[in-house]
Amino acid sequence: MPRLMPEDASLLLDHVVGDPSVPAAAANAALAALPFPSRPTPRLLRASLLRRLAADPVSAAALDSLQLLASLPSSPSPAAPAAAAAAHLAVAAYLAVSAPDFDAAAGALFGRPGGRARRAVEEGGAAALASDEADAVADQFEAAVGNSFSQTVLRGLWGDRAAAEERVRELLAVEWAAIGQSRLEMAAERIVGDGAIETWRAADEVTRAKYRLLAGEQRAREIEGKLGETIPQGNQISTPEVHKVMDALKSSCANLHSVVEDPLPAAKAAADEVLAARMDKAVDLNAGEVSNQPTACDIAGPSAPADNLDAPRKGTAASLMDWNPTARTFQWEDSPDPDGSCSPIHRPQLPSPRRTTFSPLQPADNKAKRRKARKWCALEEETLRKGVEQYGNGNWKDILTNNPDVFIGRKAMDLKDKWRNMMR
DNA sequence: GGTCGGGCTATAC
DNA sequence: GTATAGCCCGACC
Repeated sequence: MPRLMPEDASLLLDHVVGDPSVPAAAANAALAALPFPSRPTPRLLRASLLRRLAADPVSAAALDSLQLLASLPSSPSPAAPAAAAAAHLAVAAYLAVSAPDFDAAAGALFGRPGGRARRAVEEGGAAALASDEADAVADQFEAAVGNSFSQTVLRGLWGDRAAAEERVRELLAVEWAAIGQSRLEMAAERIVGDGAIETWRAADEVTRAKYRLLAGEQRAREIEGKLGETIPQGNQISTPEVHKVMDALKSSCANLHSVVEDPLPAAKAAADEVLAARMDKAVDLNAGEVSNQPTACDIAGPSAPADNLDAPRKGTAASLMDWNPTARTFQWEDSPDPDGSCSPIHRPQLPSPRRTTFSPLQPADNKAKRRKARKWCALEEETLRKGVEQYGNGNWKDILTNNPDVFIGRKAMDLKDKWRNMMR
């Protein structure tokens, strides 16, 4: 039996781990059985992190996974950055408020300059995780150190573990939906899918024989039939000698088919058997032993039971090369991006034009004086409500000065305006 | 100085 | 284009 080459293992892992319908136990078995590539595809890295998150959605390790995920080439889904930012914020905040020592945890996560979560959401961190809300929340946690009132409010806002887990599940759903085809699926599409005619036309006889094995005889005949139809009439040579040779070839092929069994079904069955045996073996082992199998980049992490995978599922168990008629078509590339950084939606970012006011009555620097609008976060709204209850409507200065840790960068009139909006 | 009401601006839909 | 939230300005106490 030919030895499995590292590139083949990479293709298999890219396909199996990145397929959300493959149960966690099977994916972990594959990760344990096959060498993890030294230069994994971005899809494999992303899938590994998603599986790790699904198994352990709210923890310090999950925070690591979320930050690593944000450092990968961006997901094709436009909803992914917001989902990632929300999940990251929810997990970091929950870890801080649920820690036995709030001050130590909040400092380690949100303190300046080295807080783990703060570094990730600040400029220079992960762009996908940065937002005004993240900045504001980081400031609030930092300011809440030593302030029991703020800590109580923050616990009320961020202390729901189920809510944090829900944010992670939402991110998982968005990411899995956009993970795209594996390299094997793309290759399969090229050989038996939409691009098959061109691929087969360009192939020599030896290569076509390999394609025939992969596609199966029936599909191969369909493709070759279409290929024959597309050959320009002017290129056909029609002489008695050519007809004689073609008849001989057809006869030879028919004889071959009658005596040689198509090897693909048997090979596929054997492969399934081997995979099933491996899975059984892995599942029989102590779950922790399997899940803690280290990988080359230590990314596979703890496994989850098969029913713990929070990912969209297909109706039936997927075979490695099951053909998916609804799959999308990708432009084939023979070699992967050397740095693994290519993104399907990477486009140059151009600054959007903004309106500029020019008026002789209004000095240009007036624009700079206007503060940038910053959305009110839940903590500010909640504190404002409590402040109005405590100090009374209209006493904005009192409310502001008694909650400097919460109303960072706000003025008394901002509180008034916000209350006016909240009462509408 | 603090608060109020009206108006302006940026942004989301 | 419209609705809304956030910010600013001038008047008033």
